Amino acid sequence: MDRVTLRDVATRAGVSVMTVSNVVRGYRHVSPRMRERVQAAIDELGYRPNLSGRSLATGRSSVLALAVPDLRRPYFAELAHVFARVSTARGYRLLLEETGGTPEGERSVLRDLEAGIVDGVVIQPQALTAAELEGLRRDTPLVFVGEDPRPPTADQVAMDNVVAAEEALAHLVAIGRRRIGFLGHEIDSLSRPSELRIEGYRRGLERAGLLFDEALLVPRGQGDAVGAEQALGSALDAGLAVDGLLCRDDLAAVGALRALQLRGFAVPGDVAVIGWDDIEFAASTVPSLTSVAPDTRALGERALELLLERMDDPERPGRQVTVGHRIVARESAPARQPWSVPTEPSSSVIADRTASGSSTAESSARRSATGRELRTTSHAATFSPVADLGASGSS
Amino acid sequence: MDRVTLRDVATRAGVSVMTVSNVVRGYRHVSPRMRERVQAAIDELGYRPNLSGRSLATGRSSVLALAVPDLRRPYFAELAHVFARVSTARGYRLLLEETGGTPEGERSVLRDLEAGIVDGVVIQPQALTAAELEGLRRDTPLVFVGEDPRPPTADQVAMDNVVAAEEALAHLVAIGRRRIGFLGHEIDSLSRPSELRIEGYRRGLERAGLLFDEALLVPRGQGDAVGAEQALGSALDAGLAVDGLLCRDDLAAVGALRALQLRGFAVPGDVAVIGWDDIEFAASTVPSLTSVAPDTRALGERALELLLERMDDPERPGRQVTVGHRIVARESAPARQPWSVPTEPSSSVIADRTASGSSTAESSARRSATGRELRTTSHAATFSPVADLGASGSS
DNA sequence: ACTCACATTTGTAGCGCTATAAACTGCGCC
DNA sequence: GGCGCAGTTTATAGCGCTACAAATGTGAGT
Repeated sequence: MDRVTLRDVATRAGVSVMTVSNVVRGYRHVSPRMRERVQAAIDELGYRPNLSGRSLATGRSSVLALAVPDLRRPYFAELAHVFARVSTARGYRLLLEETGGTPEGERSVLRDLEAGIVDGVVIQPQALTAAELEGLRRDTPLVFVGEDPRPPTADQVAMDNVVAAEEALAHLVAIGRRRIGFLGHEIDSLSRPSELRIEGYRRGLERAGLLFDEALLVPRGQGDAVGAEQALGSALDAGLAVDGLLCRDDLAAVGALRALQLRGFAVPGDVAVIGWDDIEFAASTVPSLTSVAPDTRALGERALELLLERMDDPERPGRQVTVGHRIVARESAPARQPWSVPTEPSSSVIADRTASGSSTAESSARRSATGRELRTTSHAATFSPVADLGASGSS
Repeated sequence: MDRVTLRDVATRAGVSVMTVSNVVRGYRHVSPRMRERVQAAIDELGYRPNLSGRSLATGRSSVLALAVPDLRRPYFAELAHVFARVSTARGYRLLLEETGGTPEGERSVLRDLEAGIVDGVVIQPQALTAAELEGLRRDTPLVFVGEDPRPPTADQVAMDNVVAAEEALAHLVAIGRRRIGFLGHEIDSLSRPSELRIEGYRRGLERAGLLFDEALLVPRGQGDAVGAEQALGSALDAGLAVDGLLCRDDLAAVGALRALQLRGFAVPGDVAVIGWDDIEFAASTVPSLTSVAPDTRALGERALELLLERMDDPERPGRQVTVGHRIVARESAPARQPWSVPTEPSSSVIADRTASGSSTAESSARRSATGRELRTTSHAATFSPVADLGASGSS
């Protein structure tokens, strides 16, 4: 049983291939009778259009590519999820490419994806400079996501890292923290996100009248939770004293929680901790993690929009889009401190206790827990919450 | 600047298109001089072969598809990562498809991916029955991963859930647990993984001379950590008493840790907890999580091998491959109990303290922590550890 | 009846590539 | 010189689909 082709259907239905093609593509000017007849033949033969043929004829493939450093990082998995959803909704399939965050990986993606198999590419670069990216760019429409520098003529979507870090710092200050560290940046070459977040951290300190102290910057080795745990652990053992910690990402924050708790520091009692990315786990650590939440859904949606628009008009000038964020206050740095006299909240911060459904469990707990989730609004771009898109179960 | 085509290169080099094609594909019988000349033209023009054209001519696309329920679940992200790596290593690109774990999602994937755009599909079904899957199957080579039932004529790769659950239970028994619960299965329709894991749980109880008690099965609502936390929380508040807990997956285990700790139960002191999947976070929770670790790398590799073999010979009989697993013992259920007189370990369990690099940090801790990671070997299929494949940084 | 406007249907010519086999090279050998 | 042979190069015919334009049908208006 060979593949069923347009011609087979046409023969079966006794019409021309073009008519079948018209039916398949939903061309308007096909009479109902004809449409019905052709559809019957399609169903009988189980015809499926061959996308390679279509692609060759139209010059479009309806496939987009997303290139991220590593799918195993929850943030990228979330991004891929969102992008897959929005792409599918617009009739595109998704080719996934991992760059490994290396120059070769990013180069190979940009080089190979020009092969006419994808209509456009969304990439989160991490290793290549803007100049290199520009050199590799050809005529496949391209959108950059994330904060790393990109060619000025290209489109980019990112959140405002500086402002968000500044807000996170204000949050810590508002709950009385004065010795606030930054955990998780890179030792040798500062990544762009770290750079921007540290910049916001500095501005936040400044605005609060606190002094910047290089000793409170704790780099990590490996870019994972274990690396952060070890780095912070060593620093604490060496005498680091902080009462607040802004972490480069939630992975670092999770490592920080461990390092702190293993040493008997209470979180947030002794040290308040804020992470970044608001990964799903942030709600389930002990204590749950206050985190800077980028509007990942908006990020994915805007990236797709920019990409489609660029596919439409490759010559349009490059645009830079900023998506919203918010600070999701949970137990590791609650908006108010339940264990002490409430401090005056910062004027720009609005505490808003959300119903979480866990109140029953908590109310009868042997020891009381703090609220599951408190949100503070952000003054950045509008935030559209990531709706739960279904799916259950695991392996 | 239009796309450069084979013809352009041929004209430029003054040869036929076939010769250019031969050079591009690395055909043997091309003289060195000719190869050089053509290559020069290719480089000058920046020619990239159009994969749609190639695909149409050859009937193959060098694209494989992976369909999983939801990329946001760490297990699937890991699987996608592994599969992307091995596919790339074999010269294939990866199309990613999320089914949402719904019948429609799985149906649409199976239906659409027959469109000649992919050479083969690896799918982890979750909602469809074997009969439905068989009905949807056409001639695109297909490999199933995971435990869910699949058509008997198809290939499948999975770990041995029953044996692994039995081992996990033996582990809990070996450290003195007698009232062991199972957390996280589905309420209405039991998923196949849950079913098998509960079966292993029962066998483990039996083998240990313990009675199965329906009351110790705690289903969860939402298939995430929060759902598990709420479910276990309610059960505990209603009087559930356990000293050990086998969780359906690590997400459930993470939720369990929170539910237990918020109620003042010590883990593992009062309740030992074992998760499933050994996601990256398992090493960084407090306490770190003992978990059943499937050999995901082997899973991905074997799935690809089966797929390639089936692409080679679509008529070969369906095969069922079992990949290895191990129980990674961490703090939530250590191989020995550091807080009490060591119990006699089960004969099949070999404790093996691994160097983790965190000993320095821990040795100077204000309060001592238990070892980071203890591994118990499994008697199941050979385990090939998941090598770290690089990549660093986050958002 | 005839025309015109419009809707519907159909031939034809590629899209860029490769499979196939035919057409060339040389070159050694009878 | 002619022949066979292995190594190269090339002409041609599609792969399955769609763009385009041309051809056909249909009904209203005159």
